[in-house]
Amino acid sequence: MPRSNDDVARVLTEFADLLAIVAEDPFKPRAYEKAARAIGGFPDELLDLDDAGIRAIPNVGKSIAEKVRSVLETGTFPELEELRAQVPAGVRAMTAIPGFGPKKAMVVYRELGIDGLDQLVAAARDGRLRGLKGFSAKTEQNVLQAVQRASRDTGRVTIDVAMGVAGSFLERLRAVPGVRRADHAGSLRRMAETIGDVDLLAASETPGPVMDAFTGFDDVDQILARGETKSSVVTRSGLQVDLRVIRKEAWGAAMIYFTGSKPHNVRIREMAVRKGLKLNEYGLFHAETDELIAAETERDVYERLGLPFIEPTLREDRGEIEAAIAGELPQVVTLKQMRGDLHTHTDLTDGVATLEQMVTAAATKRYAYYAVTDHAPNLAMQRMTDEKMLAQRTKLRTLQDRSPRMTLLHGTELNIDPDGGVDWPASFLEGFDITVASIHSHFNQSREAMTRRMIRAMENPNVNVIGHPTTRKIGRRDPVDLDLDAVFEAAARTGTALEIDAYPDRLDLRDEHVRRARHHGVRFSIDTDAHAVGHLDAMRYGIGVAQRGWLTKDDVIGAWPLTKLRRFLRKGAR
DNA sequence: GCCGTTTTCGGCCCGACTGTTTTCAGTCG
Repeated sequence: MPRSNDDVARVLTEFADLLAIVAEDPFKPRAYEKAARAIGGFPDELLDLDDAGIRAIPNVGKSIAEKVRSVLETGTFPELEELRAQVPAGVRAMTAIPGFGPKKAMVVYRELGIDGLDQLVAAARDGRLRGLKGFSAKTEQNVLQAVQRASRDTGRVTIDVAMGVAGSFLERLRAVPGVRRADHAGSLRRMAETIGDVDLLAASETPGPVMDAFTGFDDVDQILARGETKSSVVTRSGLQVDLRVIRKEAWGAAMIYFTGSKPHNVRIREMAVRKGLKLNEYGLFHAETDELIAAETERDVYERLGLPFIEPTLREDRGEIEAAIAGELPQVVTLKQMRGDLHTHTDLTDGVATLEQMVTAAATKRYAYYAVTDHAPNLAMQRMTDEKMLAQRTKLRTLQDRSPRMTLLHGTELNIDPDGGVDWPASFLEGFDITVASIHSHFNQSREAMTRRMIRAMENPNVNVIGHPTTRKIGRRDPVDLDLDAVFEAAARTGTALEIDAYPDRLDLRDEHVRRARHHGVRFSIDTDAHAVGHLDAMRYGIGVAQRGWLTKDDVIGAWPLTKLRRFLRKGAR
């Protein structure tokens, strides 16, 4: 269900890539890249904009606006077709190999007629690349290794896996003599939903021994680069880990640099240049005198650039710079502000911990309230019955008497059937404190049927939260086809919260959808969907998604006081 | 190709690492 923005961004990116391959002028492809990113991240649907509206998108000028219009109407534009005829798709595909950029791709194509990965691998194997200018036997070896590595692993991992690897490396790095400080940065710190490589930063006056230790850890399989201040390795599990070592005095500037995102860094460096300053990983300097202005903390650097501190989760160049300048950055919701988890399971259905164990574990989170929401009977394999559900409720009320500090809510996770109906009649549903309704079957309905199904479920006065709204599983199952804007509008209208399922392979809704839904006035429920005690810790990943979607605590029902939450759960009824 | 407190031309983020064309281009983040 891509928006036209995404289609246009993809086409412009392809054009930028092709330009970079044939390019004389390196700035032209960059202009198209920037425009593509601005369009992809633009909140409004392109098809709804007139020509002036398209021109108003940052980095879109007259020429690109005309091409955008052409893409919207025909799917392409003449200049793109010309380049496609000139540069085979396989040549662009070769630039996906690490270390193999547009220039090298063009050389092998022009000199040897190679226009695809398979041919490139064959040529490298036969030793036919080494005669070319800038190519050697070493280059051939790198190509073969890179292609082999790309085929062996899927490339990206879920955030919990990356967080685990980062934690294990950091623990060992902090134990290396001379390391004053070490932490993770990069997309992991920005809480991106999947992670391609783990970026680590360490502060030390003696980088040599730190690099020796890092490249020598026993789970390091391959050393991609080994420098005085920067090294890259691949772990045995196939994940790339980069380490940068800097002096403690430059911690803040280095943290900004290494956290990214790259587009965010480019923007603030441009701001620095306009102020007669220079920003790099060592600090903020006067451009002419090289006098140091700020470096020690991120806050110092941002302040001296005339900006408030910007949360890592917002640093994507999706409007946060403009908002910061205007003093309109959101106070994003934090883990500490969460008062409860509203979607969890026990061993009454498919959880692996008992009701008592889950409640006891939740209490250590210092939540004000906690909902147990086991599966409803229509998910037949869970063998739920009215009697079992009512017995659980009785047991929960007993547990409540023993733990007065945390209010226990009795709920259920309903199944949205193909027509939008749910388990149980209204009379039974009214007995629950909260209900989450989710799609667990019939994933392949048409967009129209799926959208109608979802909206009908939200119009049910006894449905409070839509669980994992798109049902995607990262790397395993695509999202269902929905008219999301229609769903968001209906959620806001009916007073139904949309879930941010914090479980790391779901993260559903995802960040950009959250941000769009917020424009419609939707409320959100950040839940762990925990099926075991340890899963309750996944709340942090849901918070990451919420922050990346620019949510404040007012947007998140689980951050509200209990009385306000209860009012919301009545869905407008008295 | 875009943009403007250097505003219609002349810039465009910045530095580390690799390989190799021993002074720098290509690539990456």
